[in-house]
Amino acid sequence: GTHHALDALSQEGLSDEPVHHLDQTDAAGNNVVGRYWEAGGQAKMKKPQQRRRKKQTVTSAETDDDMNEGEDDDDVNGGGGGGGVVLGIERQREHPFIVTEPGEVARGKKNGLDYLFHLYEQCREFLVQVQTIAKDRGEKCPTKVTNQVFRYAKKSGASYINKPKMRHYVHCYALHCLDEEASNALRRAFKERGENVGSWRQACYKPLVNIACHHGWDIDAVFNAHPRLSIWYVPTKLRQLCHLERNNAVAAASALVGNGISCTGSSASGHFGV
Amino acid sequence: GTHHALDALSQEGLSDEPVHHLDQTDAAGNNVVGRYWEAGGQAKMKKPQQRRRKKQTVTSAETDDDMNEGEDDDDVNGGGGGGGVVLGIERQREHPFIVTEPGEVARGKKNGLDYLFHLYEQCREFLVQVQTIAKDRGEKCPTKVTNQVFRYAKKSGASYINKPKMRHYVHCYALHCLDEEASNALRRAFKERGENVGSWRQACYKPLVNIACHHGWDIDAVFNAHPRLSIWYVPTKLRQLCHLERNNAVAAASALVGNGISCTGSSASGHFGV
DNA sequence: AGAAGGACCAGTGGTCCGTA
DNA sequence: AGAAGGACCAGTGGTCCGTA
Repeated sequence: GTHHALDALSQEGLSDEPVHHLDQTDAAGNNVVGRYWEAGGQAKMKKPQQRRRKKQTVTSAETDDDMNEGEDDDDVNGGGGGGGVVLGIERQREHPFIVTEPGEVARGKKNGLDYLFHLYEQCREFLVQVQTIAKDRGEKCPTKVTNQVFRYAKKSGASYINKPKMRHYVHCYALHCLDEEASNALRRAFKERGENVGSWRQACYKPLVNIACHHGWDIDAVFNAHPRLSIWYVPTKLRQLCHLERNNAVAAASALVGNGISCTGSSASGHFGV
Repeated sequence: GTHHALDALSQEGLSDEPVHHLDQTDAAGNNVVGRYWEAGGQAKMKKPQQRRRKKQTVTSAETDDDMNEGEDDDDVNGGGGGGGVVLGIERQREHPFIVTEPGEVARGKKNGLDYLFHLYEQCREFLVQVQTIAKDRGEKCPTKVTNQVFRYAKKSGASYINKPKMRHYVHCYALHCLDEEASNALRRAFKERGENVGSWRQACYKPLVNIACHHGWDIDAVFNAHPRLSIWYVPTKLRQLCHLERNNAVAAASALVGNGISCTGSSASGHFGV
């Protein structure tokens, strides 16, 4: 059987065929060939992180269709029953994100925000593949990035994609899609101030609430109107913030009869613990 | 507290305010006022079926908002601790459906197909109510008849609506929506032949597969294009049948190069055990 | 036998919290 | 401390099968 792609380096990226290609692995399953995240088009050898794994996912009798078969992931490498190099070693976590400007490459053991947004594009490509397969088989066709898509991404070797991470930053990606200028400005401002990723992430909510205000507070409609964003579930907290702000706007409008509603979004942004 | 509507008679129907009104109940919780299913506009007193219940759902402290509170259904009638009339009696099942012509009232302990289709309209109204509440609260808004909608229907007193039943006949309702003439003709033919509901139900698949053929075999698109049908999930078996027929059509087309594909739907309708 | 529906089950959306 | 993600959980879609 052919060797299955275990996963791809987190630095892999913008080059041609950005997803679903199989990386070459050595006998121990280590990723020895990778495409590195590059901002300006020049490949730099950066952090080919030693990856440790709990389990080997190299299996025999691998089919070219990995949507419906059972779990092979518990198989141990057929070659060596208990090699210390293979067993008992965990897969390393992805490097944490840092706030980077558009086009900026993260230095050290970090990942930048262009890379974060690229993960969303990769998920979209995995969804398209799942949709193609589903249509071909006459099965239910997902319209969103579902558990099935995350599972497919993992089986395709993109082990660096996972649901909690993608859900965590959806609204940041939403701002990037809906108002790239505003998103870029926010990134530059927060980088300049030396803010961490968490506070940048929090700051992404407010401009989105303003956008929702300009669309009658219908954040679902805002998401659905954008082709790359419509495949993502609206995050609960963003939905709640829009609802709170709408209520504030309604209250303000009824207190000040005849006043236009402004969409300036200055009132209750901090009430919800964003 | 006000008494909660326990459920409505299955014969209740086409009159004004067809759903979500509270029926009056006597001390034992029996439905004593009902609206009866009427075909021609004249109310006939028909089968005010004695209903037996396992549990009383009459509760005190009932709110006017029954979407998120806990289950009150296990409460026993506060009045009498163990009245034999109330305890230990099951709710009677709905009368089975029989094949009726359009406009025909079912006789005896039976329900007709107009009534069946009316249940789908009621579900749509319950969905609309759930959507209104969700939007008002800024929560996720269902686009389909989900478990939440069935739960809401039950809490609103429509205990005769349940998921297995509605899912079972969805494709029959689909034919009624998409080609009422064909649906009516099928009903008349199967009634004339004295067929039971099960065989009528089976026969509803084929004309739907033909409709899908005329729309590029995209049964999801067919459902979604119809406003009353789009809120229902495409049944698995209908989806599978369309897929099989499409494959047959493709095979026939490649065997007979240059031949137009006909959508006559005569080939494999019996292969799948419909 | 034909049919209604309670109740179960595998896989979902959502995110917490033990981990590094 | 800030952050990544395995793993859990309540409620879902789907329908079987014990019931009448």
